[in-house]
Amino acid sequence: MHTTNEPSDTVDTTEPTASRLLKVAAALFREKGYVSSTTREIAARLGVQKATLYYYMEKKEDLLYAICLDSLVHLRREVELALSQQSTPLDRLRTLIRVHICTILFDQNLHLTMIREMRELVGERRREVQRLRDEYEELVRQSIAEAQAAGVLRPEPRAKYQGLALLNLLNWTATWYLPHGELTPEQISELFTEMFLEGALPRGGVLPPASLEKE
Amino acid sequence: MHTTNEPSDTVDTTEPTASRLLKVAAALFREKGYVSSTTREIAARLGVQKATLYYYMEKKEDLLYAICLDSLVHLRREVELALSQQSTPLDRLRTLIRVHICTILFDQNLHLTMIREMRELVGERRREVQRLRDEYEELVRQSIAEAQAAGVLRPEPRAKYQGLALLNLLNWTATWYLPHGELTPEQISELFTEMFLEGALPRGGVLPPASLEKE
DNA sequence: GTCTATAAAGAGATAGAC
DNA sequence: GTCTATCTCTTTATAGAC
Repeated sequence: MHTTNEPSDTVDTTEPTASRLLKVAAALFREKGYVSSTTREIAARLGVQKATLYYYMEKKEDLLYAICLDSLVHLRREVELALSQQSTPLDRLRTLIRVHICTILFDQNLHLTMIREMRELVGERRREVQRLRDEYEELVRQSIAEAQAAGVLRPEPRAKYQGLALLNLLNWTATWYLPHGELTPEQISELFTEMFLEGALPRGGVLPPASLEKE
Repeated sequence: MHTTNEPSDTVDTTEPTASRLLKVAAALFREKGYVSSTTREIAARLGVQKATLYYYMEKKEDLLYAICLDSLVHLRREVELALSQQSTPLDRLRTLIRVHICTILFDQNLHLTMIREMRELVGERRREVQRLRDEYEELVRQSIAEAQAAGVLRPEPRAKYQGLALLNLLNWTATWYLPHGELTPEQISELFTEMFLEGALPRGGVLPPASLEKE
């Protein structure tokens, strides 16, 4: 599922400037936000002078645009590849949740920056990134709709609305995940798959007598 | 549940500057982000000169701080008041979801600004706002834990982890809700209550024959 | 309470040498 | 590819009159 790249929180300082630039920018944008991150600080982390950046980009916004594209293209590619290897609608949905979570958490700086900062893009770039995101969300809704059509998910709420719930579950995770916290991305995937599919009520749906409830 | 204030997307221009300031700031911060919003533009929307703002505040960050406090204090007050009027753990959990969603969507500018921009606060203010948020999230986990203890929610995943799922569901909603869209806050509450409690699998948990699945 | 005017700092971006 | 030096613009915030 992943390439051989190292995790997103480390940067090999022997790499050439070009290939380090986006990772350094994504890390900084994630820490301080796009607008508060200065070209001075990006240059400092790269160990070059400010002016050197402009050999690799025309303007600061180029970095954000490249990060957003990278994030969405990569996410879509990973998920579609994984889905193509699953045959049943329910396995496809489980796979979508797992690969989505693992992908955004593996490259957390990239995906969190895309989600939080894409609105700082202007004009056509903003629209293009928004369209890529809309298309990905449509893929999520389709996966739900297929499972409903196969009868393995409840027909109500409709796919569009179950999709809202699932996307809430998936998107917010990037904001609180800590790489060395108590849950691994795999465990978070299992947690959300279980909660999304089965809900929080006891299995069987039969409630115990009210007298057992706390006062 | 709500005060008699008007919805968050309108501002009465006959109100005095002091009481309009936070609403105008929250609306602008929500549209453009805190850092990209200038004191010039806040002043312009209020119909005063830039320097006049400094009669009401010491610095721009005061506005963000006040917005974050307002958001979290108000949310907690609304939810705790509503919870105190419910007697069973399951009703309390349903009420928490409904009142949380309706409160953050009624004052969407305030709550979305808090969620997105609180990290721009520095030092003690940042820590205080983070603490208020942590305390509120603890209230959510406690509500889940009580329902588990009463046997009306599954004991696994533990309250802490079911809480992650529920908070994901609740928090992300403020980022996509449109005041005049196809779902009202009440309908969104019902949707998420149903999805959180019952999940997406068919009721009864019996899957149909695999032959019915789409090819 | 609100204004005009301005200070002081920091931002993104460019010119041109090496 | 990277540097030094600088330009130009915008920002937050303040001084002091009315």
